[in-house]
Amino acid sequence: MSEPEEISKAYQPEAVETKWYQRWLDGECFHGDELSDDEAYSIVIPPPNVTGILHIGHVLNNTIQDVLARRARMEGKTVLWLPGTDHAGIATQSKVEQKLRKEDGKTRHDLGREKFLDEVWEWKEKHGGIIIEQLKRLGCSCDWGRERFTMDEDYSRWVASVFTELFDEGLIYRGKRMVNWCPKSLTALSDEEVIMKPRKSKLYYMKYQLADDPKTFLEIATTRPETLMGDTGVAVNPNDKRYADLIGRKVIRPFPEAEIPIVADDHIDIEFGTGVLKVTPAHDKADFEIGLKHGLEIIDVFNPDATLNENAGPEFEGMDRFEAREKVAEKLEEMGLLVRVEDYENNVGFSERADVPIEPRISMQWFLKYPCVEEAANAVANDEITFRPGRWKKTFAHWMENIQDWCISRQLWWGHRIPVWYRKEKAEALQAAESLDSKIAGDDIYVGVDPPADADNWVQDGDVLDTWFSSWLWPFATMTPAQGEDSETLKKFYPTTDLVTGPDIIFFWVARMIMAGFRFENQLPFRNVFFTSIIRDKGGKKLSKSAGNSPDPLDLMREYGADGMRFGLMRIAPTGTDVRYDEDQVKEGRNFATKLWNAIRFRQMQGTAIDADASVEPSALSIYAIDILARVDDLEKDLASAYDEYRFNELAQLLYDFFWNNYCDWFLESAKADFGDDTDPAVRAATLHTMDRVTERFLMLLHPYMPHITEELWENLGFGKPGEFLMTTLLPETKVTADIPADRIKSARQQVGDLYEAVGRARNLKAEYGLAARKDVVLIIDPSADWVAAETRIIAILAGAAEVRIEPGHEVVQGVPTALTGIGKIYLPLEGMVDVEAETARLTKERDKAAGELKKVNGKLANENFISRAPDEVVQENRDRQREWKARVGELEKMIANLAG
RNA sequence: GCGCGAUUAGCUCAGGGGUAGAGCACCUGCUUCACACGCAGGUUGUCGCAGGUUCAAAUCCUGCAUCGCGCACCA
Repeated sequence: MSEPEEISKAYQPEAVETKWYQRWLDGECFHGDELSDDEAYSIVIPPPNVTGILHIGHVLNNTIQDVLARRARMEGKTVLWLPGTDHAGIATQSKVEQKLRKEDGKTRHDLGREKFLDEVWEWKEKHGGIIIEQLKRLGCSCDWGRERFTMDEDYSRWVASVFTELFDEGLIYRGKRMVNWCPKSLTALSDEEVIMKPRKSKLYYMKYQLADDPKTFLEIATTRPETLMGDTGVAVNPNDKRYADLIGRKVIRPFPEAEIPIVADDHIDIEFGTGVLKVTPAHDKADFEIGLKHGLEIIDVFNPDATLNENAGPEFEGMDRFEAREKVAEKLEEMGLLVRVEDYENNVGFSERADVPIEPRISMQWFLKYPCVEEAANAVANDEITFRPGRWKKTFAHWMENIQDWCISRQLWWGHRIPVWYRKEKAEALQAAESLDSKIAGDDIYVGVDPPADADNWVQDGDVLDTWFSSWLWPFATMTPAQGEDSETLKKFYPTTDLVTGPDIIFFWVARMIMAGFRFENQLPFRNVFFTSIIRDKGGKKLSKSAGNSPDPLDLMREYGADGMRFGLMRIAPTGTDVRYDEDQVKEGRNFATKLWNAIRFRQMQGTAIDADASVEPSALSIYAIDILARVDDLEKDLASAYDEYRFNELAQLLYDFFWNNYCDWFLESAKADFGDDTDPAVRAATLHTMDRVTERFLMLLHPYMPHITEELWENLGFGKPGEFLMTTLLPETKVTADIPADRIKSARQQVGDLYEAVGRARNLKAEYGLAARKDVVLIIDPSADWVAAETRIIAILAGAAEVRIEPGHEVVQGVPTALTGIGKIYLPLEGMVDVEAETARLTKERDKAAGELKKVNGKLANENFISRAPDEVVQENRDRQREWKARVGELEKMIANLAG
């Protein structure tokens, strides 16, 4: 507080960033006012897992949302960015189970359901807020007063009432089906939670004896011999001539020994293996269907954890599936039934969370027939909901067209318990029943939001719902306390404006939210979906904690600041394709923050406090001032159109280019001419005023990208009134050049453009003669226009010259380097400037080197032409080189001549 | 197998029918009184390959290759 005026030399992002975040919170800047009359803008956050830790993907995703939210606020909209977390069934439960095992050596079954859930809640209270705090560190302007959790009481009621409604409608049913079973998490999974991975495995060829002809064997290929004990048939293609006479006969399954039928089914590929498929209806989706069709027996030989059960026979019981695979093969070999084993690569489905191969398994599960499929598909197809990039439309459409019923039950404890109760005395029978839906749910079944009144007489279904069965309600269930109820928030902010998420959850979440939106609120849930890029490391690998290639954003923020990280990532990231993360990008973001900081510091060092309301007569503005002001207007226009198309990287680039290149490198440098002691105070004032106008507008425009530093500078410079924030300041609708005549702008820009270009040429001339840093050179200009004469001071400063002489009609002197520019001819007399001898020696040496190269190439070409027969492209390459070296030699010779002259 | 992307400077990426771009890296100078997280200058590309359309193609079209992703899978 002792030095309120001057900005400190080193920018300290961390202190500044945490300070401002707290001030915004205290100022309630993030609150989305549902009673406001302003146009609404809303986003619901893709709720991170409550167990989650912030990673680079979150940073990108949430920075985009924050940029959108902050921009919308500054455009005068009333903004709601609604935050929250997801209970993330399997992920959270496994995390707590892991902790239990590690710390107490216990499993969840040791504690029992209730105690285990207490543990999870406790864990959630303790660690669940980490990612939220991290989002705050990033600067996210979420309305924290509205933070939601998918297992909040209100939210849970929503889930149960939606279940009840869909059950009553007949869309939810229970049935014994083939599902994806995770043998590690011991639960069913949806198709979306299974990831196919190519695996190196073996194809085992074995032979089954024909029951009625012991001398004949049928050869069968399989990748899964361990399921052999569950074989209840073999199948061939009905058109396969090789096996036509076998259909309807039987083969002998070697162990446990049994006769199983040979059936004919179209599904069999004649080309593959031997054209014979062993049918294991309990352990393969296709086999299950074949089994159903042909009335084959279903024998499950696995336990839930994919060890083998008693059906597999005593020698295999209790054995792991992969061990059993080898043991079965060995046994077949002993029996002389194994023909050969081939290496084979096939796709194996893995559990997304537990990362183990899933087992197709028949079990009793709850399923949902999706509601409003057509509305959802149409909304996206005809752009009522806009997908960006648009190509995701196709992916979405394809999934919608092939949509399958959703297995929504999970054999977990952490989650929304299925709101179904069975009458106690009949519970066992009802739970074992083959199927159950609203039509056959009699008085012995109760489905509802609240437990039945005489709860003691009822037993609740033991399963919980898939996490996504709660997430799909997120856009509206977060805005209103109960289904069917209205709320001011919902009225004001639903449907939401934008959704920002990764394309990897397009089916898990986006598609389902659209269907839920139509079904439960009769409206689409959002108007635009922006799919972010997937961030990879330099080697192209997906960033992940397990791969160890995922940097901790908190470390990055400590080192480079949240603003630096935000800017760096936004600058490269979201163009719709994958992006490779490189810490250098973040470094550049930090550098930009420092550049900004110092440019402002430079302004402050010129003294004269900023008067936010000051104005200057347009006639007092220099051409440089007009030029930079016009560029601010251009910038504003370009940004607006980039925002329209969600081109975030372009936005960052525009901001960066404008400030660093146009403002600092050119305008500020030229402005230095106005800060000498002898400068006319009015000129000086006009220049300072221009700097202030540009800075003021630029800070506003940059704010969504770098909220903290811009807010800090805004305050330091005194642009806002006390108690006001940059983040809640509205973007002015007027151009910064509003009161400057158009023709004046046009001519100023033309002049400045020519002048800057000429400066570049002058710098080139200097550099060519080794004068790069010398400031004592003299430039002579034979001007092409009258106005040039008045600008010599600035040309001298920009080009680094002691003197710029205007000499109309200057006589060309042999040997003086010249450049032809838009402001006239520029001469650089070398006399006395260059150590002629040394420079000549240097250039001569360089010329000789070039000449040597030229000679070499000449020789090569001669050789190629007359002696060897080099490929055309080599000859061409050498010709190109020849031309280049020739030009270089010529150039150097001219320079040497200039020195001599 | 089907679909979708990508392929541009050493690296990360923009661009897009008319002279090939940025930042980083690299080289040369600068302890220039805002900034070395900086300033000035410079080097660097058969724009994946092959055809086609065009006065003109890195850009549009077709095919191919490589990499990546999604969907479907043959046990």
